[in-house]
Amino acid sequence: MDNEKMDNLPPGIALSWGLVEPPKRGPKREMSIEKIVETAIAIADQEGLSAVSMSRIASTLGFTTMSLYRYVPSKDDLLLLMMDAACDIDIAEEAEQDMDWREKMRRFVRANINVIRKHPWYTDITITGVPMTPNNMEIADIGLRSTRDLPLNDYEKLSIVLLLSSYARSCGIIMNDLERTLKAGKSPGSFTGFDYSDALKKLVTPDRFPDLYPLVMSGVYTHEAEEANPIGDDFEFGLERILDGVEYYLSLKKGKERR
Amino acid sequence: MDNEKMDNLPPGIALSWGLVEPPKRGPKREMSIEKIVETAIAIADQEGLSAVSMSRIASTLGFTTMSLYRYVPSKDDLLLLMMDAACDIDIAEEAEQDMDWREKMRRFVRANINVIRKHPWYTDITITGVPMTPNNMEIADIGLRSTRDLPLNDYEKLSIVLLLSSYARSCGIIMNDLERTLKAGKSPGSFTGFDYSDALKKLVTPDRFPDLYPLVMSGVYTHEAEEANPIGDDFEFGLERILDGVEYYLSLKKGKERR
DNA sequence: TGTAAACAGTTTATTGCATACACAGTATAT
DNA sequence: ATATACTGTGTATGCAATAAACTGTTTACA
Repeated sequence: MDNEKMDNLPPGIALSWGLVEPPKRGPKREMSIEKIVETAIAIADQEGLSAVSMSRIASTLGFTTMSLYRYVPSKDDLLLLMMDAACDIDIAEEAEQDMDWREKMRRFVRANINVIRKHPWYTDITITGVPMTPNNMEIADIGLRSTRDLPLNDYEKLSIVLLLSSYARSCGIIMNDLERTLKAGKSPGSFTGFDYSDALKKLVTPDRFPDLYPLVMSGVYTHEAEEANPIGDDFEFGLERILDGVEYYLSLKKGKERR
Repeated sequence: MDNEKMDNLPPGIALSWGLVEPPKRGPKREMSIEKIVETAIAIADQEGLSAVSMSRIASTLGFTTMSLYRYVPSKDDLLLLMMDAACDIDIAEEAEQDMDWREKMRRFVRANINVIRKHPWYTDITITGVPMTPNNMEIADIGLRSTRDLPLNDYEKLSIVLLLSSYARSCGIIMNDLERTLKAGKSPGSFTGFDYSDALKKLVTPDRFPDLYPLVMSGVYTHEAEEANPIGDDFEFGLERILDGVEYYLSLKKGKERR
């Protein structure tokens, strides 16, 4: 392989592609990057990203903090590896034979949300660039697959995948925030504001908030009516609007072609 | 005012609405919450959220770290106040008289993005619930205003505002990440992946990444062609798709009404 | 007017974090 | 055989949030 081209990859990216060769000399390694990442993910899944510290990972594995730095150059690189490992979804392509593109896109968004929901810490990590780790790029590949048969150019396809990913991310963030609230022993109403709706109804005045006022008063804003699924429905609705938007765009293109 | 209802508001929320009365007895205060928030925002604007520490704020103001805790119960509450202060946009309602709803929504999304771009740290703060601070709710009000004349119920309106806000947030996050990369002295290509496109072209194989492969090879994935505005165009495109989706939904509703 | 309570800002201490660096021991290439 | 490159460890640095005890100040009320 042409190593000159690979060498200037950022350390975390190179690591994620398995391009960093394990040392030949010296004592045998007692740990592995995989185990470290796995442990870090387990901690993050259970106690959140803030519980993931180098010392916590190390002591869980039965080693000292500094030993981890023999495997991973920095904590940021470790976080990148965690993200990539969390992205390891696979959506069987075969099952998509009979699906229309809308259903494929729904599946893609759902899979994205699943990653985020399964690993609530996922969106706590700041993105530092376009996805360049393998599993992350596989997700992009799956997203693009949903546009395969559509009469769109590459820019349009990428934009749509970006749109769907962004949407999934937003959904996931809010869903996780809600779950976090619940896990902290608080009521769902402390998240939706329902618990404070009496106060809000006093604070939100029609003169300052003319358009919000009716929604606060009717309880729609704080989701008073939907105890069971306070936010899920909003997202189904939003996704369908996005898909409608894509459909509309396709129909416009078709119209232009015919002329 | 009915203080019993207000008392159980979370401390940060109560603070943001100005419901926490300044103490009557004791020495006069030398600082103010406003000054503290202002200082924190100034630091965050210039050096990022990670530069904002209680000691940094305090020393900038010429006080000791702990003095801040006389004003703000915790750093988290301070972050909430920072967010709310950053939300202080105002979009003149008068100018909207002749606008169609699409333009109003574009304006709303742009204003949201502006907040995020003006204060890049904004999206680094984890949301812990539905917006309940005054300026934040004013943004919701402005968003809803764009739907005022549309034949939609409250749930639909709220969902659409949520969709637009989510989209703006996603755009803002990516724009900020790019800017952060540039400010760190790195090339735009290190963000878009263009700097590593040679490596990516070796790593992204057509068998593993059938749909992504052509985009990587053509350079669309790493935005090779667009040096000046590598991500802005994607977002204009995505927004128009969302608006198309809303328009499509409105036309469906109209169709149903006529029957 | 005097005094106790409620406050202001400070000092000190605790705990936890990432990570730089020097170390002793170990496997390997030559 | 021996230099080299590595292993995991121990120690130290500097920064973070914030708890607790402190001194001095203002106000409410007797």
